[in-house]
Amino acid sequence: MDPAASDHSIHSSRIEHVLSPATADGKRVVHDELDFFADHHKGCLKETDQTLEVKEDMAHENHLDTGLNLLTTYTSTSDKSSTDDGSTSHSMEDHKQTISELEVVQAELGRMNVENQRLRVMITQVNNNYKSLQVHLVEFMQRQQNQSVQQHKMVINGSAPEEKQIMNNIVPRQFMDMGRAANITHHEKNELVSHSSLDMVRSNNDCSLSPPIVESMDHCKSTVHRGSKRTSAGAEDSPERQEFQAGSPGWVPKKIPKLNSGDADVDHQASEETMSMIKKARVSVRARSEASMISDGCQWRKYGQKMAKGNPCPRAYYRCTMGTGCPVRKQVQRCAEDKTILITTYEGQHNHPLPPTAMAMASTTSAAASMLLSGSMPSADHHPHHALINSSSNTFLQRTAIHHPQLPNCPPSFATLSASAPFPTVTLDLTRSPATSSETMALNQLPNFSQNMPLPHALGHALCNNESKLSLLDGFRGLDATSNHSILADKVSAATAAITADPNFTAALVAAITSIIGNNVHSNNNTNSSNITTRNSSDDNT
DNA sequence: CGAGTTTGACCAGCGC
DNA sequence: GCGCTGGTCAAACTCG
Repeated sequence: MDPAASDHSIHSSRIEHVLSPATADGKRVVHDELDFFADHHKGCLKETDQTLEVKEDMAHENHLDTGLNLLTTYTSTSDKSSTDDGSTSHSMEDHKQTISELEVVQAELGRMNVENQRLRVMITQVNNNYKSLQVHLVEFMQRQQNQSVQQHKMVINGSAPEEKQIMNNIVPRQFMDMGRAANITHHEKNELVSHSSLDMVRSNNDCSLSPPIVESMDHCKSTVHRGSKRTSAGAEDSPERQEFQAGSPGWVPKKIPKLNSGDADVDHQASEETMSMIKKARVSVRARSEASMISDGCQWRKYGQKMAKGNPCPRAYYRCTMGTGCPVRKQVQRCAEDKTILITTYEGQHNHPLPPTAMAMASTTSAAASMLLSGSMPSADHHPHHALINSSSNTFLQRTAIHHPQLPNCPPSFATLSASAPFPTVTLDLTRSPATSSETMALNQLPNFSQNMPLPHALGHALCNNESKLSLLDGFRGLDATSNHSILADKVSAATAAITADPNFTAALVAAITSIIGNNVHSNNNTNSSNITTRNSSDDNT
């Protein structure tokens, strides 16, 4: 909220109060045309009623100068007319009545001035809170970035070999010496796991320094290998792809430059790797919808459709067409088990301004990706083949609930982890339990977060769980975010508290995206006319 | 006519 | 090496 604007509005309301036209019987009526904080206002009026009376009496005695010339003029003419009538007693009564009215208005004016000041203080306070929140967020992002740099330096410089092993275990896979990872012995792996377990215990409150990725080393190797292979064969790639690869903040999914371990420019490469991981990170949204796509405010162009294994419904591929060369893509597919569930997977970051409707989803998904890649989620299960691991005793969500007492209704199975996904994926499941009011908070506060933040900077460290998949189960189907306007102020404070109390603001994030989906999922979209369930491709026959 | 969709073909990774 | 699969391309097609 713009303090200046609101201040102006308040002044306007005050003007409206004072300049309200007089009624036929000469009494002024105070209108509530622009009534900020109506309830409070009423309470304030009640409180000050008695004070008003006292002030009126005092005004009678002291004949305070109100400065309201208009009224004085009006009084004069009134007096004049009375005099013309020749009725002195009437004139005196009118005069007294006028003075009394004047004093009432004056008292009211004074009271409104007081209230006006109080409102100003409130606005200043809100403004300060907002700025403070911004500072907290910036600090959080910078802290994560610093951690990333420190960890990376430790890996490069290396102190004790043992520490090196630990760091190899902790740092994101893009920083790893793949040769070493490939040659690691089983014994070393076990050692690493135990070390990292200790580390997890030590940094229990700092999830960003989290869990081991030994189990995903094979994936790492294959992933990098895949990337290098793609690079070698990338000469015939389309210009669009090359553009993305050349440094636009978008799509480089298949072409990851081969790592040169020990080179002087390893920092640069590591950051590039980090970037590529950001681009690889996916945010999957499960929502019930009859529509072919959920409406997220963006414009999409379908560029392909394939039958995916194990699912009778084809998977559609879309790319964002709102900006030229926008790297963001998404896949839309119906759930095999429940075809009323639409699974939308987003990938990449927009490289263009977004309309407010798209901003919410885009920044929420990118924030979710950031959260995932920042390693803020512990690996609940190290088994590499768990597709969906329901939270056990120490899940992300449970700890989130601990760290976010203002989110008491986070279900225990809120977060699950998987190590089987080819890319780090956050899954937001919006198909289950109904929402609670606390989950609707932060809707309008969070989305701009990552939009204004250099997301990649948050991702440089502790990508320990890069093969993991966080499934945020127990979504909030049926959520009606619009029914909560009355608690907007509470939302603001709750969102502020949620973020400032703990950098790991995922629960609030989920609340935000849930609200967005709740608003949009049933409204369908008007930007795409394809229907993957009714159209029949040749793939369907295979 | 331009923007968007369809669809067969192609490419690369991966497992056997 | 081969087949399967996921992802993408691009010509043909559709639609407003």
